[in-house]
Amino acid sequence: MDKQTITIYDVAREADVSMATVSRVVNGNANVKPATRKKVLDVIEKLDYRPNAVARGLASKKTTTVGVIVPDVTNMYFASLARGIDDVATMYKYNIILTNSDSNIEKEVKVLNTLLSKQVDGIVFMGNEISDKLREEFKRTKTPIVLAGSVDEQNLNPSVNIDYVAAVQEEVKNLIDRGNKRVAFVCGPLEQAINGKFRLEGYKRALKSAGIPFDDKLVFETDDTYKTGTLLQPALMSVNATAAMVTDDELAAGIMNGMSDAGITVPDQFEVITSNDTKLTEMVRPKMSSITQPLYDIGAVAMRLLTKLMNNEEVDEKKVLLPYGLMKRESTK
Amino acid sequence: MDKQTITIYDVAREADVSMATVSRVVNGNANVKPATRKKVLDVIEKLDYRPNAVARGLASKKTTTVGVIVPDVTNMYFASLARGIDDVATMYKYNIILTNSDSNIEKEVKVLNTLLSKQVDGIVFMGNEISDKLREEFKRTKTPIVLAGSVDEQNLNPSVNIDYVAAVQEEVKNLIDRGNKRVAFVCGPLEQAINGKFRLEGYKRALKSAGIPFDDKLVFETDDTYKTGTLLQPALMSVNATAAMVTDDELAAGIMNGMSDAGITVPDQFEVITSNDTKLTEMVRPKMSSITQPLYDIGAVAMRLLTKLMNNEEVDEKKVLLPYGLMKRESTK
DNA sequence: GATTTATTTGAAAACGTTTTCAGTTTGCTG
DNA sequence: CAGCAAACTGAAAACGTTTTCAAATAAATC
Repeated sequence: MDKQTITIYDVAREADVSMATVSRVVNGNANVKPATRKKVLDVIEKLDYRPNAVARGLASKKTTTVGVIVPDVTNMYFASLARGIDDVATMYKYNIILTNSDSNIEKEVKVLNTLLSKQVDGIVFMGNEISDKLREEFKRTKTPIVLAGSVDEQNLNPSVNIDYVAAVQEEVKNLIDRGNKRVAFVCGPLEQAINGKFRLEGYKRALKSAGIPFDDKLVFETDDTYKTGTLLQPALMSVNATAAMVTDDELAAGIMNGMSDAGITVPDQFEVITSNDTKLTEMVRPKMSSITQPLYDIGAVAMRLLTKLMNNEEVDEKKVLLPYGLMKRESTK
Repeated sequence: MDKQTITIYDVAREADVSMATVSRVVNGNANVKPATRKKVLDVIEKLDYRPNAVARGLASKKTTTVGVIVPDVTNMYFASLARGIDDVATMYKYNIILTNSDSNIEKEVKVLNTLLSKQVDGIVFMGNEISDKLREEFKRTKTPIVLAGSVDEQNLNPSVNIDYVAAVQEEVKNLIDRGNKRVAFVCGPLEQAINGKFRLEGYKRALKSAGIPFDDKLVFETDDTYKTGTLLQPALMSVNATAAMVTDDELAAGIMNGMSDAGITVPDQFEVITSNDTKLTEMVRPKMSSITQPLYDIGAVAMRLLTKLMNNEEVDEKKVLLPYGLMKRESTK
């Protein structure tokens, strides 16, 4: 009836050695005579013994599991990061517990705590904003936490990102250089540091060095959704914008489609640049020009960094900035 | 230096009760005098005690964790299912360990085994095909496994899907009724039962009841990628197809864009129907007509089913078929 | 071949819970 | 207020590993 599991003890008995020895061979410990090793291995094979990772976790205080907190896997941007994370996690023999937070502050805190109670060895956090409450929790725990594609103004945790300020600044400069006097900045919630502190800053700097005064009528704070994008055309027109720097690909796709549907041609009458270079940029017509980010790599590097932290290795650089690029496609002139 | 963790024993001592009692209040067991409960709760609060889920798992043989095997989270279709799974998992206090298999047979088997060694309480599997090896592993374990959006010809595991045969048949019938004499069937690998056994069957049935002979020149077996889709236009034209039933949204988007780029207008000169109704269908121009599947719900229902199985509850229907729909958008006449 | 040193091994104590079973209280009943 | 059932509580044994420490064995040295 019952699970009828083979334990390390069964193997020990059958192989006529102690549990300790079995444990050693299972863990590849060198201090075991080759003959003994073979004997044990044979029994393991014969009995089809599989170590119980939970017991192992309790005894060793390591679960080889890391927690991954993500706003929504359904979002291409985060899905790509998650994929990078999982791949290098697998490479280092970790599994990931994936949780969606919907960027909800309470949920984030709650989920963090259940991950900790599950004794994960580390956590990679993705989120648009780190609430004070969450930051407190981060501080409280000894479990290493790294941020992937997410910034914290207070810079307390290791993180991997691109230089959002520089990327946006460069793109907006290009837009201006091409003759756009009124470039809109369409972004997600400004209370999120990545938008309110970094990208907006890049936008302002580009304006400044072009000698164009900042006009807050040109900044559109949205909820980052496709739908919202489709509805933005009238507002954009009413402020005489001729181009938009957009912080999310779905949002940008919405804007473009909204424009097209209203008879405005992109890029001739309106230029659009987006920020995440997800594959959506290629699927939409015209294809969207974008800041390119090494999405997969951001996840992968974050996870790699985490493995070092979990291993108590020295890390030279806790703030890693991966290179970004500018991909000209068809939504810009 | 060390983690300095508060254990149940610390709470017991401080509250002057036994571990058993603390355990009871933590687990909401009714047999505790209210006064005692309060006393313990206060100490828990004061000491900030957090139960160790690993120890709990070992003692209770339940981990409140389920494994989720998915070909690739980066694929919208699966990401949506995964989201549904996670949401109802959370609802029932489970966490999910998410692993990407790339539909690789060895990887699937390997990952299944590591999930089992981690003592997950259940597994939801998504995959295009169930290899014999994998099926054997499925049979070996007592851990409940349900398939989400995935069919197994041998029908051994509970699953949740839509009626792929009927859906495709219906869509192809519509295409034929609208005057298309040569409807292409563009699909992923035919060795995958979902394509080779189900969708293709629907296609054939539609043909048959319209009295059109099956022509295998009209079936295009692909790898389900956007890129491949963009390259298909010449082949499609060369067999005089005037419409295509496509089994994947990204693939379909590729086909449409390939057509447009070649100057063929959709839907006037070529109609396209796709199968998964991911949000991509709305973002592309023209918007794609699609079979609609309750993606999120497929995941959600699968997870709900799994909770019942894990709980040893009776389940009336092990093969659940959720309703599909047909969404007419702009890629069909 | 007696020592010394290195290599292998095993016994038993963790790890932090849940759970069983017996014992203790408490509350009722008449 | 005896007697009995019901409600509550605690001791201790799991759960299946890892790890420490000492003991046993083998190898090396002179």
